[in-house]
Amino acid sequence: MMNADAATRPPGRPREFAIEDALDKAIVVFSERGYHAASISELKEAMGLTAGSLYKAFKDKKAIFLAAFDRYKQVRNALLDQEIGAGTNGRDRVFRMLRFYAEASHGESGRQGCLVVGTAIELAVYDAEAAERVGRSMARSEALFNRLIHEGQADGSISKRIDRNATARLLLSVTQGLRVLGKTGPDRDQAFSVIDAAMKLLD
Amino acid sequence: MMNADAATRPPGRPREFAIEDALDKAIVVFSERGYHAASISELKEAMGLTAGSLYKAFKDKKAIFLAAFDRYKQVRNALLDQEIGAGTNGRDRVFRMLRFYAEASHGESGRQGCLVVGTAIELAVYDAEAAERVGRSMARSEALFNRLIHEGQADGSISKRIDRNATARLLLSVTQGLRVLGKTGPDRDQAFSVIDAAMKLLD
DNA sequence: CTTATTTGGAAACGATCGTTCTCCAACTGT
DNA sequence: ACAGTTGGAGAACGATCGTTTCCAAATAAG
Repeated sequence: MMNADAATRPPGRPREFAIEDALDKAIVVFSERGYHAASISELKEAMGLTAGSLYKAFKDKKAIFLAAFDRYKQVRNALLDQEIGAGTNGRDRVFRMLRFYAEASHGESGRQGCLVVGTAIELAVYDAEAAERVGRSMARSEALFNRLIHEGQADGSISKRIDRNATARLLLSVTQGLRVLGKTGPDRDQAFSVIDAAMKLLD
Repeated sequence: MMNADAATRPPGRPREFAIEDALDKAIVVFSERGYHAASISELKEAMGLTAGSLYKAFKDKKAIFLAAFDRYKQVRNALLDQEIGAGTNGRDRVFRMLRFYAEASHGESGRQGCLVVGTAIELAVYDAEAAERVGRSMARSEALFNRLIHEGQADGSISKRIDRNATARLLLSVTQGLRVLGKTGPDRDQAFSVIDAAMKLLD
């Protein structure tokens, strides 16, 4: 007889760990160490898995990395969208997006680093799949800035005279640059003074 | 009798290659591939040396990297200082500095990448010597922006109302961010539209 | 029950890593 | 000419890399 559960369990021994929990640990290792310096041994230990289990869940090291990247993007995008959703107008939403990056770029999370930036630097030039993911991530962020500026210009909170496309790209540069600086150390106040100054671009 | 040359040659067989030429090749490999992905085999081939010669000139792989980093900084700093020196006032010198980074961040040199950014992302968190070099490089650039803004405020080309410290850090973020974006591809026009928009920060 | 299928765990694989060693050639000062 | 010193070339080193294999355990289906 068929399994009555809503989701029928597949045959064979069930997996003893949640893939997403394991990927969350992998994200930390890949972010801090980078792709090449993160060895399978480190990943095994951080994810609490043995080599056998790892290679049954993922084809190879790159597959682990890409899955971690995709989960990172999914989680971060959800948090960012939620933060932006609380904004009251276009200018406020731009500020919240900048603040979101400034928050991530200092202290512990700043030192841990951004998987997108790390992938762009370390992998994108030689790996097409990585490059495509980085490109899509950057394009999404730029388009988001662009849309928020547009909304601000419509609701009167952002000057209609500014070049929307150039400013969106500029704000994207600022956020990616903050992620680089965050690796070696500006403190919270410095990161926030940067985005305060950047808000001038909307006048 | 003593050697009559101005610079007395040291004893032993003379080196058949110029260290600086070899480092220039190493810079390309380390910039494109990153520290960990750049193998000694690749470095050997690019630098035109055998393992023996490499390890007689440098203590280990990290020493090669740090020497390449130092030469990279020396060359880039000289070019940047020359470019800035041609500026007519503070605002023009800031623009030239931004243009210098925009120029490096697109096309072939953009794909090759910046050794400072790469080192910040890949090495700085775990290696104190690398972190110190990155920190000093960032501090120099920030101080330079700061000084140029100050000069502009003195000669009337930059508004006295702007926050010099915050704006200098912001411009530094923009340049480092451009280097990240340059890995995956904005073209020349896009890179320059970013710095044109950034000049608004000086009004 | 048996059979098929999948996972967990650990040992083991070949390949490549960074590094060292060895031998000889090229140069110095005496 | 000779001893001393360093560089060039390439073989070889142990360590670690990413990956595979093997076997016991766990589950579904017949």
